[in-house]
Amino acid sequence: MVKITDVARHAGVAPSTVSYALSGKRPISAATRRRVEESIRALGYRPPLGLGGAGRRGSNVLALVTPLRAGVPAPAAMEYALAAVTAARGHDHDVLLVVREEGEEALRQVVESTPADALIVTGGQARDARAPLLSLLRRHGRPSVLVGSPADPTGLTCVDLDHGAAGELCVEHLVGLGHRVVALVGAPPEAYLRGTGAAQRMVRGFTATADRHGLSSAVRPCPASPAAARAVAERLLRERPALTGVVVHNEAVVEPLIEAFEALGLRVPADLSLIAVRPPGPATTSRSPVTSVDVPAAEAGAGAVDLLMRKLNGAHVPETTLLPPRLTFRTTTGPRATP
Amino acid sequence: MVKITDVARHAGVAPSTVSYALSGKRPISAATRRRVEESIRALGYRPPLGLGGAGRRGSNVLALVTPLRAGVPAPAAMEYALAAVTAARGHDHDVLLVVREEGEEALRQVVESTPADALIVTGGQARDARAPLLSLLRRHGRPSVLVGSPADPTGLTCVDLDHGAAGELCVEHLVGLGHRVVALVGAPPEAYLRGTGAAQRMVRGFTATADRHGLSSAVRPCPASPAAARAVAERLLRERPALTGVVVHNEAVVEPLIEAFEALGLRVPADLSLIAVRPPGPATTSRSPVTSVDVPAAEAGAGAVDLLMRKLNGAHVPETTLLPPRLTFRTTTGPRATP
DNA sequence: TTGAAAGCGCTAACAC
DNA sequence: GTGTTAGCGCTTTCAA
Repeated sequence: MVKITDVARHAGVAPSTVSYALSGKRPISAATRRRVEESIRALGYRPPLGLGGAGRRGSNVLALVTPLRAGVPAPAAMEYALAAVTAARGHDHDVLLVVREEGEEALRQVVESTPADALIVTGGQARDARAPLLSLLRRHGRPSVLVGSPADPTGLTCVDLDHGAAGELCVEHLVGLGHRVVALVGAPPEAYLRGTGAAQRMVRGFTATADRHGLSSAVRPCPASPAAARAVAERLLRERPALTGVVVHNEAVVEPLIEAFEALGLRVPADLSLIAVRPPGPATTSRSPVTSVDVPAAEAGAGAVDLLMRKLNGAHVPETTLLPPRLTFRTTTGPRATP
Repeated sequence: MVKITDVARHAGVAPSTVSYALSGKRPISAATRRRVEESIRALGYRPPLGLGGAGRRGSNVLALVTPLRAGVPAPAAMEYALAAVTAARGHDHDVLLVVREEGEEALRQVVESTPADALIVTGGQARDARAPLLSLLRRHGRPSVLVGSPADPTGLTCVDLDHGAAGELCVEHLVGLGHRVVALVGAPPEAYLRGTGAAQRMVRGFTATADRHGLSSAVRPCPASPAAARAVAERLLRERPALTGVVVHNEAVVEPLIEAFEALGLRVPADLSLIAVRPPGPATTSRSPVTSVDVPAAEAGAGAVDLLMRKLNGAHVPETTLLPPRLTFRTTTGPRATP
């Protein structure tokens, strides 16, 4: 394996000069730089990929950290990874997939000792488990980007779907189809206890747009279980018999909710239109073709890498980057049946 | 950041002792081990994740190397990655996604300088570009596993779908549906010029099984273009007007072939049954529900990691591991129409 | 603008 | 079974 000293000898300069030529951490005369570059090419030297090593250095590796619940990596994480890898390639970086159980200790280790230049952290589902990680990221020196919307983004850099705009988009879609009575089945109640965040922005976008169009609207938090979905569906229909449009902002209950409504005698989309807002993943392309606004994995992954690169270059980046929603019209929404 | 010398001091032992306690590369007395472990806990020392570093050490990182054509990571690679990450987690390893353009130089660098403990190499599509890489792997010290079937697996460790069994399975499926005249539309002609390999094994399995059942069978290589697909379809029908069962062993022409047959007036599956044998990926779960035998990504990824771990532990592993095929019955096969 | 030399944190020979 | 010590390849002082 050809090393930096080989290059130095070949170019007739000191090893440190090669090092600096490589890192750009101090000015090098054009002539020397050229000679060094030539030797590098001649010998085929390649800066050791992804090491941490002795003299802490750029490793050209981005860590994609995914906390997870059960031990099984979420497909959504892979969508981000795909996008991140593609984007990272363009900046001559590789991606280290770091998958860890949720919980402070395991993640602390990663954040502190990974050799990566920078970190992308995708959303841990359990909000409580995520809090310590966030404070870690805030404190820590290494550039990082969070995919998702924490309750308090201060001091962090975040990329996420613009949930407010998503709420608006969903309502506009329903309005366009003639619906006049709509409901939002939202995140579990806990999500609303915190400050700002995806859940709240969604509610605001949804409600404001419904009001603007003079719709009758309702918002119902919903725990992530089929039983809860059934309960919500029943109550909703009892209280709003004229309901024909539903937005589901809770990945776990999309299917259960559809089943619940159908069990209650409504056909989807003939009697009831339904839109899901959810993370990317195979579900997105799966058999059940639900009209949906998906968190745009490609944009999120690419955006995260982009922000990271800018941070690595010392640039200032916005605290929160919101990605515009896109609605994919599939088979669960349709025009309101004329009574 | 707390380092190994801190632990050593705190435990009252030499740094090397801590190192050895960590790596298990030499016996440590129970007492010392306990003290070291206590100090580690007390100080919160964490072995630097995934470094390559000075004194070449276990990095707890597996590199998943994916050569690619266009610069866009193949979804199939992500399927492998998902499986590999899951499996690697079980062995306390992370996965470094290394995506490079095909071609000797770029890959050589990776193989030689990546800090990973071991390598998983997924199939480069261009067989010519892959050859130099293979010889590199053979020579190189680091344990590696190739996902796919090279022409000559000598000296390598490979995991792949058992294409012979897949051919057999496809024919059995068609026979079960009553088909008597079948064809295999195979890989591009170049693939057959080499020695053994996926293409050949498929042909053998297909032909042998067809013969055993007394079917009329034909094998047609097919370049990877829609035009070629149309040409093959036409010729096939001209030469075998009674053809009702087709196995496609060429990812690129599955859809074109279906279209070609339909353009020739055959309905799928009413008049013609078609099975695809292909790599995993979104295509697998996509809108077009083609009956297929897919390379099992999960098994391949997990199997590769498993083999790697055994190699890392000094165990001897078989040169080639063939994964049993599984056929997913979807909408492109059906019973032969009774004339 | 560059070299020489002193580490970086860790591992692996080599002692005892 | 353990401590000593010499590196590993690279970065970063410090001097020039």
